[in-house]
Amino acid sequence: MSDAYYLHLTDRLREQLKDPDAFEEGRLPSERVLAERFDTTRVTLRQALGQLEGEGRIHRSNRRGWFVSPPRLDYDPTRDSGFNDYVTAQGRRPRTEVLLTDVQAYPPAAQALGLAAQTPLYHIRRRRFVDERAVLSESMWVVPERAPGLLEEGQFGVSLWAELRGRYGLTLAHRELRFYSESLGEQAARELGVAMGSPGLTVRRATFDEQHRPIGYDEERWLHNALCITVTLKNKP
Amino acid sequence: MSDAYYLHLTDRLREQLKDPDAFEEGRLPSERVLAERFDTTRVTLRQALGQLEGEGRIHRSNRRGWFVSPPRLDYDPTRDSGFNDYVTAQGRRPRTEVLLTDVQAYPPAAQALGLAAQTPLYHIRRRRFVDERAVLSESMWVVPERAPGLLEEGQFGVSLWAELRGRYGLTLAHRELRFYSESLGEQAARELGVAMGSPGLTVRRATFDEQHRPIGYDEERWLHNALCITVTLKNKP
DNA sequence: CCATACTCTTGGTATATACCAGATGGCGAG
DNA sequence: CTCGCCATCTGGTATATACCAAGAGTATGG
Repeated sequence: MSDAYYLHLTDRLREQLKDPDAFEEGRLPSERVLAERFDTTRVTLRQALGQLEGEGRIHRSNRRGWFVSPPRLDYDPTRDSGFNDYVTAQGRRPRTEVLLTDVQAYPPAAQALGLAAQTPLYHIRRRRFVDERAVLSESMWVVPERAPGLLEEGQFGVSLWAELRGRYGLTLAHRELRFYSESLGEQAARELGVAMGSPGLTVRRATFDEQHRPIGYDEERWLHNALCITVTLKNKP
Repeated sequence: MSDAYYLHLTDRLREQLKDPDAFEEGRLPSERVLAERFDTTRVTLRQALGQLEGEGRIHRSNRRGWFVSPPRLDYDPTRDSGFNDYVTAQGRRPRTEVLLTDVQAYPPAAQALGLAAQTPLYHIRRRRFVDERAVLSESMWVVPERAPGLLEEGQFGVSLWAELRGRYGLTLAHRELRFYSESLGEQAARELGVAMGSPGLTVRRATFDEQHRPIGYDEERWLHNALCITVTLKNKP
């Protein structure tokens, strides 16, 4: 069982990966070079690389090459401290791009919020980076009545939640979170610069105020090995 | 980008998967048969199957074949309702096997609980099934002082948490959860009857009582497409 | 009747090879 | 100097083929 040749390759590569200086700029040699070095085929070598990718040790950027993966980001989706805050707190460098803002109906969001399927919602799509690596593609839908004129401001680089709290005085009292492992679809893969079908992690979150009125809903697609979800709880019966 | 042939295969297979009666007993034809039917190679066909696996639509049982995957199980790791309870509540059939019980030191557990690395702990390893499909392999470590004689009983098929609460009067007041996506290692893969490297989801949980004394720690390895983690929160500042 | 051995089927691993498509960086024209 | 083209890198997709190893069921021997 453990005698497959590609597992020997993963072992040897894993060994090399422990040495932080083994690869310049965290970049692995090309598949062709590695295959020759290990005296095997690209097909087999890719099997080994795929294994290490699954273990979260390396990742690839579409048609650019393989890279050693940095430590996972700790992320607590139950807090609404902004992305920038917790990335910075972990000594990493955050960056956010707004890809799109518009008004649209999105039935899954409406359903999660208990609204009619065709309710128009403010929609903001963003891409987030950690140390200049794109790790997260997210879409957020906000109920217009809760934050009128939200899209006019155009300052979403910082925390949207802070915006909702500060400018609109909203209290994010109630949250429903779901997360599951799913490979990245075409859009998310493109936005994150990875191959379609790469392993991903999806977080969906519906938020309500203290009167249980819906505030917003968002879907996050993460590179699977970029994060570790952390939740700390007290006194939950 | 979307013109790869294997993506056509996934589309056609996805189509067929929507029909619940397309495959007898939820089992797909063999790779060789499918490859011939779609006039392609097993290699390419496997690429398509791998894509659908990543999407959570199908899964494989080691050297037995491919099967269409049932809906994900909803799982709230913040509650300690037993596995049997919530599986049953969702109209599925649970089963649990105890693989091993012993006393051992496990440094990661000790660290998560704030104990010395070599502290001996009660250790219980179990395998859990939903509708006779093995979906979860878990190890649980319990601080002996909290539950003296726990291992002597040997009735772990039901809820271990209920046991801790009922027989030992423990209150599970404080929890630290971490989960992340990671392919299955050799042991978990073997226990779940899947190929090593199959996509998985890991849940780690450390539990404390109301005086913040450590109670136990567990590691769960799930088949990645068997579950959807759900958390509902109120009034978290 | 049961246990064991065998056989057939399944996915798992591997070689060898070819071409495609996006990313990159250098070169040359303006 | 700048812009745009192009050669050359990268991984991504695909064909054809072979053999291995474990699961499952069947035949066979006690």
